[in-house]
Amino acid sequence: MPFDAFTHPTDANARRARRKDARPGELLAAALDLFVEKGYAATRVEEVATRAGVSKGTLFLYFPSKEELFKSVVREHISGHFATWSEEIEQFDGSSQDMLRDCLQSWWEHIGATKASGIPKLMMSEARNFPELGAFYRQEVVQPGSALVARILQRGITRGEFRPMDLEYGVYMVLAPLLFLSMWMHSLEACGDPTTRIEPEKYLSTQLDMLLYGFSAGSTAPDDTPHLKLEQSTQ
Amino acid sequence: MPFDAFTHPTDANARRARRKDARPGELLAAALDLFVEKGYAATRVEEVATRAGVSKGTLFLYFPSKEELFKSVVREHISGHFATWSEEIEQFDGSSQDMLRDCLQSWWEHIGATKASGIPKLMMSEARNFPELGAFYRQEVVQPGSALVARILQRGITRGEFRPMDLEYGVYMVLAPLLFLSMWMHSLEACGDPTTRIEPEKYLSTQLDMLLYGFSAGSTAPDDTPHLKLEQSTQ
Amino acid sequence: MPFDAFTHPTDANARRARRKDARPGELLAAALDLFVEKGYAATRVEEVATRAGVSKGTLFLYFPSKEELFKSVVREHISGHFATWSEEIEQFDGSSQDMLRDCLQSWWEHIGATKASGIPKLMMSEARNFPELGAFYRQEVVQPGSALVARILQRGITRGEFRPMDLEYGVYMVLAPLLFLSMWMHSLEACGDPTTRIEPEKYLSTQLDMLLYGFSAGSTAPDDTPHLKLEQSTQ
Amino acid sequence: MPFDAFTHPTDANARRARRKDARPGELLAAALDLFVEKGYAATRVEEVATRAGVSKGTLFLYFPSKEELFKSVVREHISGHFATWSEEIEQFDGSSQDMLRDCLQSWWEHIGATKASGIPKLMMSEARNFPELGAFYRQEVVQPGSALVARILQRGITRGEFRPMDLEYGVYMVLAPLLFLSMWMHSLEACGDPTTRIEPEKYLSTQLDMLLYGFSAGSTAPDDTPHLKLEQSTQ
DNA sequence: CATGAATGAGTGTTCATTCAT
DNA sequence: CATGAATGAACACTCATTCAT
Repeated sequence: MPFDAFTHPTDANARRARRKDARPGELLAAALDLFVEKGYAATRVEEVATRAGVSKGTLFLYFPSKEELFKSVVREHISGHFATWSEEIEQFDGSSQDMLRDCLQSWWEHIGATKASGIPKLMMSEARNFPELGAFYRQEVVQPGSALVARILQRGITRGEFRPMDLEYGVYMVLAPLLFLSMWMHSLEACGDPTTRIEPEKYLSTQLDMLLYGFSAGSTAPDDTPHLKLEQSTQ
Repeated sequence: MPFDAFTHPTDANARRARRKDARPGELLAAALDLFVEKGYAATRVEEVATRAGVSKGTLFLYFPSKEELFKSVVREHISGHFATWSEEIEQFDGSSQDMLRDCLQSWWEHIGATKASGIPKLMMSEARNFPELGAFYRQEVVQPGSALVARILQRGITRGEFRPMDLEYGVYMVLAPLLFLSMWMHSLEACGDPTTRIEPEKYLSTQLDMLLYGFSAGSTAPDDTPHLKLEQSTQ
Repeated sequence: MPFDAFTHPTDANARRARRKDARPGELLAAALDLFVEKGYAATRVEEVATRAGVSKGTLFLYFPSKEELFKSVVREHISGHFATWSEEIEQFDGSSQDMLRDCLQSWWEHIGATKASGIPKLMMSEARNFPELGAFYRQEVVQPGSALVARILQRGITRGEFRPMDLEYGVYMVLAPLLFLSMWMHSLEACGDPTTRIEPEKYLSTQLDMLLYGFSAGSTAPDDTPHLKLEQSTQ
Repeated sequence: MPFDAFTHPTDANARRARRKDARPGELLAAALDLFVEKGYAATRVEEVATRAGVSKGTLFLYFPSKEELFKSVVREHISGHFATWSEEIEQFDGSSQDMLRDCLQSWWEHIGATKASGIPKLMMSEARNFPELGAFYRQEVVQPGSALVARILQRGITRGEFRPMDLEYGVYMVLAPLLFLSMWMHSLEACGDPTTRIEPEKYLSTQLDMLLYGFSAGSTAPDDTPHLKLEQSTQ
C-alpha cells in the first residue's frame, strides 16, 4: 500500500505514536492490578510507576493525577464487547437455552478470565468515592449489559422457551452470580488458602442449570441440557 | 426507678463498665457507617470520633489503632444469627421450598435490611489488605453460613424435594445473589440516581422462583409456590 | 511568686488562650523574616516552622496553606498606625515643615526600623502573583498612607507654607524615598558588603531638606530648618 | 542587498554565529518578561522556552541552568548607557538644572519606558538569593549610575547653581524616586485596577520641581524652570 | 477518663535537568 | 542543532498516633 510507504517502520512519527500508546498501556495495566489488589487509596502512584517500569515522574507525564489515572483504568477496560455480543445475539439461531449457555461462556472468556474481571470489584469498592465514575459505569457497562441479557430472556419468552417473568429482575439473576464470582476471585479467594477457590467451570455450569431448571425435583433438566465447557481456567 | 437502682450512680465500677461498652458502641457504629461509605483508607479516624461525639484522643483510648478499630467493626457485626438459624432449621417441618423462602426472608430481615449489610462490601473491598480478617470472615461467616444453606439443600434432596446437585456450588447459587444485593446497595445504588434502585422484595422473590424452578418454560412453578413477603423495605 | 500568681498555672483556659495567640505569633514572625529574606516561593514551610520552634504539622494546624500563611503575614503587619497618625495630624499645631519632619521620624520609628519594613519588599515582589493581596494592600495601606501625607501637604498649602502642587504626585515625593529605603535595606544592603549601607538618619535628613527646599542654590534652608534626629538605628 | 551578502546563506559558520545570537536573544527576552512578572522561583523554564518558540531542551543548550539564565538576563540588560551618558555630561554646557532635567528624561527614555525597567524589581526581589548578582549589579549599575548623578550635582555645586550637600545622599534623592517608579510599574500597578497608574510625565516633572526647589512656599521656581517633556508614554 | 495540641513519616505532585534520537 | 520523553530530588500537605494537662 503506497500509504504505508510513507510511514516506514523507521519513521520517527510512527515510533513515537506507538510509544504514546505503549507507555500508558503498561501504566494502565499496572494500575489495574494494584487498584484491584489494594484499593484506590492504598495504592501508591510510585508503585504503579515502578511496576510499569518507569519513574513516578513519567506517570504524571501521561496522567495528570492519580484520580485521572483511576478513571482511565476504568474507562480503558470498558471499551466493551457489547458490539460483538449484540451481533452474536442478533445472528444466533439455536435455542434460548443454548444462547444463555453461550452468554455465560463468553462472559468468562472475555471478562471473567481476564484482568477485566477486576473492574467490578473496583467499582463496588470505590463508586461512592467517585460518584461520577459510578454514573459512567452504570451508563457504559451496567445498562448495555443488562440490555443484552434482557434481549436473550425476551427472546426465550417470545419463543415459548422461557416462562414469562419480570425482565429487569430476571436479568439480575443472570448477572448477580457472575459479578459475585469476579468479586470473590479478587477478594477472599485472592487472600486466603486455596480451599476457598471456586472452580469457574463448575460454578457456571451450576448457574446455568439453576437458571434453566431451578433446584426443585420435578423440574429436572432434560437430557439435552446445554453443556457448558470453558476453554481454559485462565491465568 | 427500680431499673436505675441496679446501676447505682455511686457505683463507680458499674458506671465504668457501662461506659466501656457504651462508648465503643457508638464508635463502632460510626466506624461501620464510614468504612462502608468510604472504604478503610479514605475514612479518617477523626471523622469517626466526631460522628460518635467524642474526641480523636478518646477513640485511641478504646482502640489501639485504626486497624484494630476496623477489625473490631467487622468482628462486632458478625456475631451471627447462626445459632438461632441453626435452631430454626432443626425444628422446621414444612417443605424445603418453604424453608428456602424463610431463609431468604430471614436473611433480609436480620442482615440485608440492617447495617450489617455493609459488612460484605467491606470484606470484598479490604480482604486483600487484611488477610487475617478475611480468614476470620471465612471461618466465622462464610463457612457457617454455607453449612446452614447446605443443610437446607441436603434436606430437600433427601426428602426428594430438590434434585441431586453439587452441594458446594448449589450453596453459591443461594448466597451469591444475596451478597451481590448487599454490595449493590452500598455501592452503585448509594452513589447515584434512584433509578438504579433494586427493590429487595421483587429481587428476592425472583431469586426464590429461579432457585426453585428456573426460567425454562416447562418448569413453571405450581400454584402453591412459596410466596415471599418482606416485612419492611428497611430503614 | 507574685508574678506567677497572675497567670495561675492551674488555669488551663487562660493558658490555652495564650497559646492560641502565642503560637501563630511566632509563626508569623518567622514567616515574615523568611518571606522577606528569600521571597515567597523560595521559603519552605518547614523552615518557617522550625524557626518558630514547632513542627511542620503544627504550622498547618494554624494556617490551612502556605498561601494563607503569606496572606496572614501581610495582614498582620498592617493593622496600622494610621489611627494614631491621623490623630497626631489632627492635633499638631506647629509649622507644616515640622509636621513633615515628624512624619518621616515617626515612619522610621514605627515602620522603617521594625520588621514591618520588610512588607513593602514583599508586596513589590509578590503582588503580581497574589493580585488579591495587592488590592488588599493598596486599599489598606497605600490609600490610607497617601491620604495622611496628602493632608499634611494640603495643610501646608492652605497655611501658605507650601507652594501649590498636584497633591497626588506630591505625595509620591514623600513616600517614594521611604519605600525605596525599606526595599534597599531588605535587598541589596542585606546581601552585600557594608559599604552599601544607607544611614537612615542622614538619608531621611537629606530627604527632608530636599522636600522642603530642593537643591537649587537660591532656595537654601533658613537657619530654623527642622532638624531630624532618629532615636535609634534599631534592629 | 549588500548587507545580506555578508551573511551568505551558504556560509554555515555565519549562520551558526547568527543563530547563537538570535536564539538566546529571544530566550533572554522571554525570560526577562517572565522573571519580572512572576519572580525567579515562580517562573518555569518550560514557559520561557515556549514563549521563545523553542523547546525546553533547546534552552539548556544555550544556558547551563536556570540560575545562569537568570544571571544572563540581568547582565544582558545592564549593558548600560553609561558611556553615552558620561559623554553627554562631559559635553553639556547648559545650566545644571537643565542637566538634571535631561537626566530624568533620558532615564525614562532609555530605561523607564523600556523592558530594562523590570531589572530593578528583579534585583530587589532576588538580590538576597543571588548575592553574586547583587554585587555585580552594584558594581555595574549602582556605582556608575551614582557616579554620573554625583557628577551632575557636583557640577551644580561648583557652578553655584546647587547648594552644598552630602553628595552620596543627594544622589539617592535623584535615584530613589526613579527606582521606586520602575518597581511600582512592575508590581502594584501591573496587578490592579488602572486607577493606581502613575503618569510618568507628571511624576518626573514633580520630581524635578521638588529636586530643584522643594515644597516650601518661599522657594518657588523661577519662570525659567526647566520643563520636562517625555517623548512617549511608552508601550 | 477525656481532650486536642503536637508530631513526623508518608503521599501526590512539580519541575529543573538529562540524553537518546 | 533541536527535541521532548524520562527522571528523581524536593516540596506542600495529610493524618494516625502520642501525651501533657
